[in-house]
Amino acid sequence: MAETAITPRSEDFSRWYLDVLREAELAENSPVRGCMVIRPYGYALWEAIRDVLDRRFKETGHQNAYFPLFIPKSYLEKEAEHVEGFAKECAIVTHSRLEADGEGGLKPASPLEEPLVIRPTSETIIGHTFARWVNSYRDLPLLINQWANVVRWEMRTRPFLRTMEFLWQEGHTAHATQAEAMEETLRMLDVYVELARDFAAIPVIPGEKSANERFAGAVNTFTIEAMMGNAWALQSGTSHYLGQNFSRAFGIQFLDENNVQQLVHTTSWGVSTRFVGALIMAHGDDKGLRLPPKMAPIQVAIVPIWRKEDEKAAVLQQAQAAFDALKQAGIRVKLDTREHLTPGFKFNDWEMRGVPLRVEIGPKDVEKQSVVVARRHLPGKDGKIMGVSMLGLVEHIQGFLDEVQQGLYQQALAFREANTHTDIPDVATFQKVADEKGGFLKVYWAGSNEDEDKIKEDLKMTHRCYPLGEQDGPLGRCFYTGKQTRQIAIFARAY
RNA sequence: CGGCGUGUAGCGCAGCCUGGUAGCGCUCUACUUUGGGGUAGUAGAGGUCGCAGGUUCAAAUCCUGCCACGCCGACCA
Repeated sequence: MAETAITPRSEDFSRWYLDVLREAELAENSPVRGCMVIRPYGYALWEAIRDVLDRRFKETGHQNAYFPLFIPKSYLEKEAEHVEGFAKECAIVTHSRLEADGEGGLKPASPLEEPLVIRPTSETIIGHTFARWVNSYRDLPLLINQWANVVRWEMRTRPFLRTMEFLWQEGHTAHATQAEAMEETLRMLDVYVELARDFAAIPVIPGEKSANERFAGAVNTFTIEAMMGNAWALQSGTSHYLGQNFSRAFGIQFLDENNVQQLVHTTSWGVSTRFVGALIMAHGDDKGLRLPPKMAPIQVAIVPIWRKEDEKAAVLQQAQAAFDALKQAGIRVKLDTREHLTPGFKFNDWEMRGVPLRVEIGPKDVEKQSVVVARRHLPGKDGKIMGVSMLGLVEHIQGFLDEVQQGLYQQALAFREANTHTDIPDVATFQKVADEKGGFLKVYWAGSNEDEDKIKEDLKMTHRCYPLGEQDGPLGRCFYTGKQTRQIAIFARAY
């Protein structure tokens, strides 16, 4: 086994992550602290996420629109909790011009009358717009999504997981009733569950956030929580029921069937480029990325192998035939004809890039009119299948792609199950499990916000969510307060 | 904003203590070789040593100031 440029996960997960980003050419740092350059291969992952979501948004009746990057400072001040939540991390534009400073440099000139905040999220400017768009109950529901970048001035950043500028979609909807708005909130959460489970092969736990972790200005915040390869949690998408907080602040009113003025109920929901980080950390191994076929920019890499010139022609001919057939069938396939690299190098190269299937074609395969297929979700030789016939190659490959898709999901699920701990009667056990095992700690919980803070401070474990559909079980004893409760919460270390 | 570090080739670093011709690995270019699990060789390319000032015959090296970045703490999709 040759040297690898990737730090083993067990040695230092954080370095492993950064190594993968570099080696697989996903992203790199930029001259601006906390901002990253998303390279084509990394951007392709975002595009895959975007395509899945955009299609589902439209299927569920939403329309895309675009709102300004700049938000008047006064807008942000209209919803009290919202201000408090975001004020500390806003970038502000105060000037409109640069002029020579007399020392060869430039200095800001002509101050703005009202400073403009670069959107950290768009509830306010969209609230303002919705107030103009909504007059009658016939205008509802109003179902809008925006694909955009936002800026949050974060103290500590990590590529994809937390950057100062990030790409995301933010859905914003307005409804006549609380019930409809809540239904929408949960419907979109479910779209996120589907994205994770059915496309990204990441099992997630949909749940409600505790009051502490709630979005600034929301009545309820729902989340999908995924487990990464180091057993930490990653909040991978959120959906908020905003009640009438923003409609009150921005005057989003309508006349109902009975000619009575009513405030709308709004929702907002988002998935960001953080999800790319989830894709990397949920599946990756010591050889690099492992991408689920449905999200992989390249699903099949064909590596031709030859020794002598006369072998080369025959090998390339068969490789080309395989390429044509797969491409014809709509499979994202790459024929690796790079001359100066050895097959071994290429094997490792495509594995690092997480390509689900590798097809090897050498002289022996030409002779047998077959190929060798290597499946990325199984390590080394275990993943290899010899003698896959060229006849019906497309069907075979499609079958293998399904297998990798399912395999990655099952592995991620098994990993999560193995790292979820439920038998935690008291604080001592909680502490012991947190220290020695980590992962998800599923407990009865009746603690206060302050109790939550204390746990975060002492044990680095945060309240991830109250899993949906598990809150109506039998009574149990809260491990922290000792109170009887039906509430079940998950605690974990999180990004 | 507090604590600790680091700035030398695209990237990663040595050299600094003890001042004296700017080095190593990777990368990159050309050619050759190799090819079923990260081939090897030859020849090349690439640097205002973060910036400014000072000491000195002489500064990457010593001194002063500044700037930038990284890690750790309070915030977070």
